[in-house]
Amino acid sequence: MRTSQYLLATQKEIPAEAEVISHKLMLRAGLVRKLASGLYTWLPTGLRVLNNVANIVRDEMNKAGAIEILMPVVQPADLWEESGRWEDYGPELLRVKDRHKRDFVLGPTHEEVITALVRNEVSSYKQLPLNLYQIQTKFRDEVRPRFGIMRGREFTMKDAYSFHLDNASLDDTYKKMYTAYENIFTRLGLEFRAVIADSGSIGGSTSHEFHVLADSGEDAIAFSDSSSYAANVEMASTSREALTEDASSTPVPVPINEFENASDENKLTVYLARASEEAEQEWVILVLRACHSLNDIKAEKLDGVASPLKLASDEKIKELIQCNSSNLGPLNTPYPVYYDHGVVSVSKVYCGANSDEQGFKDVTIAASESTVDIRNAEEGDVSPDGNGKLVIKRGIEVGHIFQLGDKYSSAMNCGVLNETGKHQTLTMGCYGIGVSRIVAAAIEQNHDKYGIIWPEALAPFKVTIIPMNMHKSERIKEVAENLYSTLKAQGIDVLFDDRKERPGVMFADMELIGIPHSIVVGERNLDNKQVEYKHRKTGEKQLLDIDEVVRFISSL
RNA sequence: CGGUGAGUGGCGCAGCUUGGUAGCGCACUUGGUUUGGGUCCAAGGGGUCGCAGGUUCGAAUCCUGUCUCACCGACCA
Repeated sequence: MRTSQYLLATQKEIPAEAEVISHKLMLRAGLVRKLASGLYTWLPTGLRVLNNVANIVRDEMNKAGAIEILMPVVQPADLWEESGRWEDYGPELLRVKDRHKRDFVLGPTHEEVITALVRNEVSSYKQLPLNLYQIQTKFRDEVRPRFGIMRGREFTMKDAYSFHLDNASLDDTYKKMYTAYENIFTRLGLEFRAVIADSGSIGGSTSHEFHVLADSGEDAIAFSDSSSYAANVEMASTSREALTEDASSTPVPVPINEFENASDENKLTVYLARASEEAEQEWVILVLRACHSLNDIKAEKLDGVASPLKLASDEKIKELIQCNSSNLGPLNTPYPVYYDHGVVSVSKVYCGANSDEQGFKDVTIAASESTVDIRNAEEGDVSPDGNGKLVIKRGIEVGHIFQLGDKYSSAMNCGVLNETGKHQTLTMGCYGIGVSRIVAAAIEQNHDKYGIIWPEALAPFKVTIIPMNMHKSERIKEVAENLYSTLKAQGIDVLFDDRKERPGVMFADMELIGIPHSIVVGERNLDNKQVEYKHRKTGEKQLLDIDEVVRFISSL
């Protein structure tokens, strides 16, 4: 490709809207342009990268035995009513009507469509297992799109769905997908971790997320410093470490300001949460050490607690208990109390007394009290597998695999005849990769002050030819043109900067775009029949004989 | 959805308090100059100041309404 015939679209100035580095660089390097909040046009350079990601994903999925299909973006509402998600999915699901006033949705995911397909097309156990995937546009009406392509409303996703007669078969495919994902992210040249995850609203049991490690990541992931344990922080369990001796003590009332001024280490925090519908009381009390934070997901999984977790508003607390939310206390309360494991590892602490006038000190929750796990794991906690301590890092979720079980196949009656001629409901897995998000994640992980540094496999072009003042020198033009056509003939992706620009402009643009290798053709080395090679990542330079260039580049 | 802030040529911004008919830098066009790290000089083209209504002789500027966008929070395969 010649820059003169291309849409380079690089920008010197940073658009004001961009916050994170990948967003800034994607705009400056001319990868994408915003059309509206969360909606982006992919420019030629960006599309090349996106296609590189998609092709690697496709290749590894095919190798792992999955089969590619393509489903519609627009899906009839009936299917979503059948699965129950027309009600459950919430406002993230964009609903539209056609000219006949029939309801449709813009697909945020494709469980419904694939399940409907398979129940019609597959009728015998002999056709199983089956793993189908697509690479396609999804639409989710995010509350707050941000970070450019990273959390857009429309995005490209690879989603695969597998169908099985039994869980052993599902396990088998799940493991294959796990391995395929490791291969994909390794090939993409990204530093990543697979972590144990919550399966969230999509349903199901076993689940892993794949995270690209980056400080700007939206998720916190916890892993052991001395074992292979790794989990999303929201999933990392914490355990109980009671005091060795039960230092029981009698709570002593203290003035409110003494309670307020106590350190978080020596204080308990109390939440008033909605109880589950079956419970006798309408509310429950959750108690944690103030230095810990409440984990919603863990809390709402408790039998007595409503899911999703709903904390009482300040007004509600005033009405029920006549105090501020920060002064709630676990003692002398009519509501059931859930203590976090952590509260039995301290003694003689402060806590609220359901009063804005005073609090308590010298409170010790007896080791005999039963406790639950409702806090977020923290750096330094004992690893849930008992080996080592937890380290917390930030990650960008780029992949997620689930064992769905029969959530969709039951609701939508998807089954086959088994060996004994009986109808049997299938069990399913689903496996997603955020293809477009990977582009942003790769930049978060690979950049410097000059711009993007693409991993080899993602680069929009492998090599760029930068001629110094070609319009003034016939022999530079000749050498550059020759190199360009020879490289191209070898099937190498080469960007030839044939603009009539000053050298500095070309260097800056090519570094911003992040092309891994560049060849500088200048008078300086031409007398020796040489050109200069420069590696984007290391900055290392070397002189090459013109005759060797093609072989050298091919070997990279 | 709550909080905060912003909408002025393609991009980044000033002007608004104190109304008088729009300006700077980048980018773009032309000519010259320079030539291995975003040269310099000159001359140009391009804007119904988000939209609607109001006040006024006169509105980018004041008032009302509305839309959009960003950030923080809540939410989130």
